[in-house]
Amino acid sequence: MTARIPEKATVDGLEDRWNEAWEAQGTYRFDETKDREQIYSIDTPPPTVSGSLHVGHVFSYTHTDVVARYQRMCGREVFYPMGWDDNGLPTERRVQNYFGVRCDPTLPYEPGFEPPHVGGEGKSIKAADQQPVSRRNFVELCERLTEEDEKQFEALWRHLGLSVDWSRTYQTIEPDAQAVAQQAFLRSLARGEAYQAEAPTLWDVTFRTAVAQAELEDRERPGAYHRVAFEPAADMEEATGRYDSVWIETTRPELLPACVALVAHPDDKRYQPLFGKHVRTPLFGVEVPVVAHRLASPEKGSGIAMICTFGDVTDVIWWRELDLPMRSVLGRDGRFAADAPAGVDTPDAVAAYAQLAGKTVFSAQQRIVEMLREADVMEGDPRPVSHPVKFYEKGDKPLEIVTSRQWYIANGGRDESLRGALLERGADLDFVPAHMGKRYENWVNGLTGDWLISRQRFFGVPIPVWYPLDDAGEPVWDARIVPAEDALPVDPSVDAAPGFTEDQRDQPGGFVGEMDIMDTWATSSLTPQIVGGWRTDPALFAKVFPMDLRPQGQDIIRTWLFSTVVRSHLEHGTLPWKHAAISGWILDPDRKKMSKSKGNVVTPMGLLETHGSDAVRYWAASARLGTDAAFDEGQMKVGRRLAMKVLNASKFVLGATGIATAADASLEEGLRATAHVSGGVLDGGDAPAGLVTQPLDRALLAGLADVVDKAGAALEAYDHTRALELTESLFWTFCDDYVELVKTRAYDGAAPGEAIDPFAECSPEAASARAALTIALETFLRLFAPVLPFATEEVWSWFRPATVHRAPWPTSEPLRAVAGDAPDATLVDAAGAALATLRKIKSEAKVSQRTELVSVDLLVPESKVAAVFAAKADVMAAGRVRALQIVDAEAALDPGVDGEGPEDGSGVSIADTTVMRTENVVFAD
RNA sequence: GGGCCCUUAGCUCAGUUGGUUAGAGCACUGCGUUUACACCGCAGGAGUCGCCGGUUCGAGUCCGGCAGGGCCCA
Repeated sequence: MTARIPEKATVDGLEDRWNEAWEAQGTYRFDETKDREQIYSIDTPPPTVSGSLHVGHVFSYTHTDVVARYQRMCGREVFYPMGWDDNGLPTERRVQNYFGVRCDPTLPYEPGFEPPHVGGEGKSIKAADQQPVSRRNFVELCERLTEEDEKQFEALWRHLGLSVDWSRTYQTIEPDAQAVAQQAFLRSLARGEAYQAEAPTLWDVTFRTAVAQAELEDRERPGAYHRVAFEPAADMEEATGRYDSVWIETTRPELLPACVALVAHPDDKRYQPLFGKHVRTPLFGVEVPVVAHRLASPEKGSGIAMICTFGDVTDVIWWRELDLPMRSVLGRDGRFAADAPAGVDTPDAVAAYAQLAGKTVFSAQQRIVEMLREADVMEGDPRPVSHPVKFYEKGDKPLEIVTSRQWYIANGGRDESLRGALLERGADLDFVPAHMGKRYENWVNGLTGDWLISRQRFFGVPIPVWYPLDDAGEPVWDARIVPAEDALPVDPSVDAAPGFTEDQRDQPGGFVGEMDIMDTWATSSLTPQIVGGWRTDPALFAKVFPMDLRPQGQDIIRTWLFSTVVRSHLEHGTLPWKHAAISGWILDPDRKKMSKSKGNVVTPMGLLETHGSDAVRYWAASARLGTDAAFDEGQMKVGRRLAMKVLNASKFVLGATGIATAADASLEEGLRATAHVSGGVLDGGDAPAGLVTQPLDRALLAGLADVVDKAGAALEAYDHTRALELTESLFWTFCDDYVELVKTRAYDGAAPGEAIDPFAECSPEAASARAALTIALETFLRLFAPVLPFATEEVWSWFRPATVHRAPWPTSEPLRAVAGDAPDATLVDAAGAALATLRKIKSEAKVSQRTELVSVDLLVPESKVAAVFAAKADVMAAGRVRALQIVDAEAALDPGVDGEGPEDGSGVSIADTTVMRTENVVFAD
């Protein structure tokens, strides 16, 4: 016969075994038949599959899983799907490098295309070396790569023990998700929240796409101020009677041909006389006005700046508010356009511009500086400065601003009432921790425009719109054609517009498809609608939406969280979820954020294999929501030790109670033995009178009841750390003190190694200990289950039915019922302290803890005397004391009590009566 | 420049509504082959709670200021 309880317990290998069992048993499968009140729904962040998962993901996803497991044990049906964000630029970039291709939408589809190479992991391939392929071929390659990535991600998440319902996995690029994204877009379009506009747009010249405000980041970059002279025009000379040049300082002299005005602060006395008058731009001789605006900074440079279309976002504001002309020079490729802009039209100006045409920003700047020097209109050398420059967060060239036709969705950036409504939604959302709500508020208050959702890219959800072509073959933008909702998803670049045939594409009188796709966030802001079946399963959607929980990182409050609130507000007039649990960062030991470039990233799977999943989860669960945590393998070792301890302590309890003897034969026998030993309490029965009779045992259960209450309350408040801490702390007391104290009593005279018969008659004292041990162990397993799903499930399987992960979360009532009336919970600590005092004298005498004490006086603080007395037999057994005198430490100070004082002459001078100590110790030989 | 968070033992962190002598784990040192566990146990040393001021009988905790660190937004 094979023993069901292993001889030597280990946490290694539990992951695969239990994942297989959970999958086979459908342990985490969502039951759609449950009511809304019974359901707890989680809107899980879909990780970007083109990136690699790192320790930070393991950290925050563990937090979510702890919540999911707790809620499930509380009897709620947990809706917990996982998705992959495969759509978007990061995937494109990875596909380019992995397969050595790039997308050229003008090329025809090539069936059966095989990429030039496979697996160029990590290395980037120069654009010139990439093979151009059609959009459809490119998308196929994206799908091929993400499929591989997603398999690896799922394997990691399963290994970590996420209790996800894997039958509901979604991808942001899958047809259903595309249909949801398109339908939400069309509805916003119909309501006027989505619109198209021709406007200056932040533009990444590398990726050749527009980007949104939420995707910007400032980076410090070196630049230089160039001091350049503008000559006064006739009106200025007349007004001032002077012929002096106006000197400006600019970091972007190459934009001189795009200059449309000079600007100074309205209060600036130096320039007030010039307002409304004109100057001529150097080299190009274009007459531009001097204007006043509050955003001009008198302290910066010479206090007067040139406005160009467009050098930065302030230029856009000036251009818009001051109603200035457009004189753009930069193309979408980041190079100077071939033709000079309007206004640059004298032969000299055109000749000057010709020297810049076709150049990049960098070389145009070099050239124009030479030209300014030759013309003697630049003073001195450029003055180097370091200044913040706007970048696309995934790009490595500064953003330019180009004017283009783009799609927007209203987000409150241009509409005060919508902004107010969204601020209110944010205030209603329960952020954990609460101060994260401030980040939302700050972001919404700082919005400067609507949400730009169109991207000039390839792998994403197409914007579902066509335009009719007039007789000249020009698109009629305002007469756009949209599909019916039940036709979704559509791809206007492939599907003919409704009412047209494919042969009318691009023909005068025919139609043209919108080529732009939506930004990734325009789809992932709809994850509640995607997973909840908004389009396809209204009954399900009504049950899970609004969702209970949105867990995520603090870095994407401005993007994912905010945009999801926007979409839900616009479409449903409600918050998308009740709670938002925000996880912190993982910092390396130098308190720096872990990142790839610093070379300090550890692969998650390696970590899980080294320490075990329970151990890594313990580390993650030890950090509170919203708090940055150090990457600390020491904590993982502690977690591993805890998991091991759970296994070993369980082995002891089951051995000492005899349950193991029965359970080794079969689970059924084990269940019967457990029911017998615990008096049926664990199976929902009432506590039999006289089951747990010993004060120490009752005290343990009373203390455990308190922990159950407090841990439950902590988890309800999304404070998993406190719950874990409370449980862990009592568990170690249980192992180190309680178990040691009751060990002898529980064995009830059984010889070492002797199998105990759980059904045989034993002393009432032993029965009391065995019941308390069993009930306590079973409760600890349930308390630990959300954090240590593997070790607890392993032990559970030895002697309990079904799975611990669907077992009810413990409540304190049954424990209190067993503990009886007015148990003194402090008794465990008092008895433990007595035991520690005995251990200390052996430790200080440098003898084995097994050494017997023939006799010892234990001086106990008055408040604890009764408690130590109550556990005297257990203390003597655990401390191997033959004769124990318990003395009131206070009374012992009085020589009159025993008439002689300490017989060994020690301790007289020690007057501290609050600490337990010993006197008159006699060791056995 | 604005907002938010943080600063407690060598390290990582707790510290509830202000209340005895500020706690835990790790690390460190010493001891111990104890029949659940050497992936173990026992014991031990270690802190001017960032700095200055205020409120209070009493401040790690509340208030103001300063310094340092981090994140977000300009």
